[in-house]
Amino acid sequence: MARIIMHLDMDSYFASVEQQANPSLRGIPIGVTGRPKERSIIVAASREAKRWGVKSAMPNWEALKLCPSLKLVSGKAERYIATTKRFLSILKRYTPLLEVFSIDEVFMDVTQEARRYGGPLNMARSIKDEFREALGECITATVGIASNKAFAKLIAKRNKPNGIGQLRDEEVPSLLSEIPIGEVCGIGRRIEGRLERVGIHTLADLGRTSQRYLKQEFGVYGLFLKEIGQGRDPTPVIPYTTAAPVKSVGHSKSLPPQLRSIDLALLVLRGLCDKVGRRLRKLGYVGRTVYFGFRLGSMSPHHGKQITLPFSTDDGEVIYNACLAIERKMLIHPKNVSQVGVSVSNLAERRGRSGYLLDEDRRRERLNAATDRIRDRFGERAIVTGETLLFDAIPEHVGGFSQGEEWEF
DNA sequence: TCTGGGGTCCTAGGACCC
DNA sequence: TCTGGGGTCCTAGGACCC
Repeated sequence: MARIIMHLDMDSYFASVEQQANPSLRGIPIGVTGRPKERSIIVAASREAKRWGVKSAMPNWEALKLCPSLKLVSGKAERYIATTKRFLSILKRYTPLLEVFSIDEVFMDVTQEARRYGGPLNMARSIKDEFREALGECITATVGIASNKAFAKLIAKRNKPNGIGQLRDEEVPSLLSEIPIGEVCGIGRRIEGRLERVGIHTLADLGRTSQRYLKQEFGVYGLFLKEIGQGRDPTPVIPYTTAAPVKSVGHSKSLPPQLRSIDLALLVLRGLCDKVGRRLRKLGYVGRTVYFGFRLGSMSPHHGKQITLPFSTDDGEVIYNACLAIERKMLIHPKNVSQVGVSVSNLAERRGRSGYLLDEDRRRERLNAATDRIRDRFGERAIVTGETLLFDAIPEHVGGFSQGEEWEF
C-alpha cells in the first residue's frame, strides 16, 4: 500500500511569529535578523518583504537596498522554540509518526490515520484550523501531501504560502518533466551543476539516466538520484521518539572586521568552548573529538583540524586547551581571522562521575556543577567570565535549529 | 623472501540542509 | 562593501592490529 506522507512547512516562520506577537509589525515588510544595523543577514522575511525580493540569507544591506522601508527586527530564539513546541504538541495528536526536520518543518506519515479524517486533504485542513486557533492568524503553515518525503516537501514548496497541495501518483510522470533538478531537497548547487553539464535538467532526465552512470559519478548518492528521477523516495519518516541522539555539539562566531586578530579570536574561542561544555553537560554527554576551525577573510573557505583525546570531556577548559593545541600546530596568520568555531563529536552518554585522578579535575567538575546550577536558576548571564563579557559584545545571530535539537513537547 | 585479507580508528574534505 | 550559525552524511587514505 502506498504511503501517505505530509510535509508541513511554516510560512515565513520567524517573521510570522514576530508579527503575531507585535501587531504593529503586521502588514509591513519586516526582516528578522541577528542585530539590526550590524552587519548581519536576514534570517526570515515576512510575506510583505518577500514581495520586494527580500530573501533569507541575504545580507541586511542588500535587503535594505531592495526594500528601503524594510523593518529589521532582532530575532528571539526562545519565542520560536516555544511556538514550535506548541504546534508540535498539536501535531503529535494526529500521528506518532512525526519527524521534526527543523524548527519549522515536520514530516508525518499519516498512512494509517488519514482515513479517519476523510482523507489527507481534510486532515491537513483540520490541522490548519487548529493552528489558527492555537497560534493566531499570522502564523500559518503550508502542507504538501505525496507518497514520499521528497515529493511531499516539493509540493509544499510549490503551494506556499498558507496552502495545501496533494500530488497523486497518476500525476507524477507529467510532473517529472516539469521539475528542474535543483528544486529537490538534496540536490544542491554543486550536484545541480554537474548534472546540468551532462544535459540533465529535469527530474525526468534524471530518471532516464542509467543507474550505473549515476552510481559511478555520485557514489551511493547516485542511487538516491535515480529514485528521485522516477518519482520515488524510499526514505522513511523517522519519528521523534526514536530519532538518533545528537552527534556533535558546536559553536562558531564571526568577528567584526576591525577586530580580526588571532588574539581576539582565541578570547572569543574561550567563550565558545564554555558554551559547548555547558551544552554537553545539559545534554548529559561527554565527547572525545575536538574540532577547531577558522576562516581568514569573509569569503575564504573553512580551515580546521580535529584531534581525538585519550579521554572524554564536558569541560569548557579542556575543550579550549585542545583547541589551543591545534592552533599552535596550524600556525594561523595573526591577522584577518574572520571566524572561529569549535565542535565536539564522538559523543557518549555521561555515566555518573568520571574516573578523574587529579584533584584539579575534581575541582573543575565541582566548579562546573556549581555554575550550572546557578545558571539553571538565574539564567545564562548570571555568571560570566571576563572572556564571556567580551564575547557577548559581539553581535549574536539567530539561526536555524538542527535536527539534533532536543524537543520536549 | 615480500605476501593476504579483514577490521577499526582517525583525519580531512566535500556536499547538503535549515 | 561581500554574509550567520547550527548541523548531517559520505568518501578516501593512512595507521595500526590480528
